[in-house]
Amino acid sequence: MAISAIQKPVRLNEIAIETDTKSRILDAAEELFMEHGFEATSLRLITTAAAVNLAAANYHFGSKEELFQAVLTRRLDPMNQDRMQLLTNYETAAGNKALTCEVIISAMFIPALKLARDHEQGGKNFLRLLGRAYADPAPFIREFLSSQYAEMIARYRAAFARALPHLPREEVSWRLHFVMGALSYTLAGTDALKMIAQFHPEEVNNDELLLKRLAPFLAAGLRAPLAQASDAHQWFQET
Amino acid sequence: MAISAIQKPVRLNEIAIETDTKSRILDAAEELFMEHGFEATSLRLITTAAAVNLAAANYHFGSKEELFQAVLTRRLDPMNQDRMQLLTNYETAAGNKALTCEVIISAMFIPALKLARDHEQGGKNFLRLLGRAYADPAPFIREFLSSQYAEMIARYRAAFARALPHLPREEVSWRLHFVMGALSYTLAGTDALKMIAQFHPEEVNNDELLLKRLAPFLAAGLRAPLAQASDAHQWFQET
DNA sequence: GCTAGTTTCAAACGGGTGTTTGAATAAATT
DNA sequence: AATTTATTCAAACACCCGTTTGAAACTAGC
Repeated sequence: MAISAIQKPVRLNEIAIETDTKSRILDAAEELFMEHGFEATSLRLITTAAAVNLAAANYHFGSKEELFQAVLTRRLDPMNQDRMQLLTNYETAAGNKALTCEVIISAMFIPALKLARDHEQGGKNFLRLLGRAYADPAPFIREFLSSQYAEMIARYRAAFARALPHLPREEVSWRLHFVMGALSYTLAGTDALKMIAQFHPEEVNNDELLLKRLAPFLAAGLRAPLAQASDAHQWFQET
Repeated sequence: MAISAIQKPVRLNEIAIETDTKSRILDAAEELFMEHGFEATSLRLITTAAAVNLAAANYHFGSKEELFQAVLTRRLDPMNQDRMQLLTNYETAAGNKALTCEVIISAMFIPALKLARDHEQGGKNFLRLLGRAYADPAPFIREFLSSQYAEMIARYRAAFARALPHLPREEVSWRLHFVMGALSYTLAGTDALKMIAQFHPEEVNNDELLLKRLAPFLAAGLRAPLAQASDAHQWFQET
């Protein structure tokens, strides 16, 4: 085990620091993929950081692409399950009354916050990784994500459609798309972190602060009156 | 010139199809970087598509990173100049009255639309490239972009602050951040293209359609009332 | 027509990539 | 205790990467 001589020291905060090889690889991959992106992160970098043999990555996950998907699935799948469960809870609690946009947005954001807080280190990394994956051009990533999101998005689109009955379904789809965009962009970006650091240096790593500002912004956007054809000139009257 | 035997056929729409080596490289790089991202696009791929020698890329641009920056600068710099000029025009036309959010957003979006329409092919590619670059983890890209955007963002933050005098400056900064996020995410994503294709198959490649829906959404978000501390529970009362 | 400067070219350089292999070791089962 | 199964390991494989080189082909300027 020559490589392990230059092994990066593992975190010592908790009692159980020695996990199995598979988890070690997943943890290291999560952090490195988040930091450098998929293409720029090599398996050698990952396995060295995880202090395991290079071949272990292919042995346990098959390929680099499958490893990336495993990293995403591990947390994304439970999070989206939570989102759908929470929405169901709210809907049954409300009986046959439509939910407000605020409540629906809460159902989207709370599981993300839970993730960011539960696994103190990994969770926050994961949200940034997720936001970046959503903007990655690699086809296998885009296809994987949209298949993972499909069911949840459909449920939320239906909920927003009920909350905004005056809007055409097409407009609801667009606005949900904008909501997802602002959310993933905000979670992925380093700019948001810089802004928190600038205004509230003591509250870095506080995603709650971030989402509490984003949520009202998005709710107002969702409730915007439908632009009339006659309003078009007011936006882009010239080129 | 052995490589040029397998040269990809150049576009034949216009009279002038033979441009100089430098432009050929820039055009090919723009398209390929947009399609695969920075890391996944090799210089060999670019120079082959441009039907030039591999060494020409390093000869004319120095390095792959500098080539990428040149691709961005070529269109981003004029676009941001346009944005600032347009904002100035609106402001002088309005005298000492504050501009509305709608007008400010127009000043942001119109130069992007102009870009998408002017260079029929390249312009549209560039907007997607730009949106993706903004989410790229590579430090040199992030630093380059934030330096390119710094002046323009400052101008728009000031404009929005005047339009929304009741909001604290910090809140204005956040909301401008959300606006940039939704904009770049929407321009970068393939999902938006799919949605246009789904609802208006005849209007694919129509960015105007896209931005006309995004703009009212963002304007409403910008004008959202400031969330009070007492409202906090309504968003994230549980975890 | 010759020279000086610019641009193109094929080839190579050193190094990093994902993946595979087959032996060695550890764990589990009989 | 013996045997099967699962895992780890060092080494190699075949390939692609960004960059450099030095000669060849051009293009002005005089």
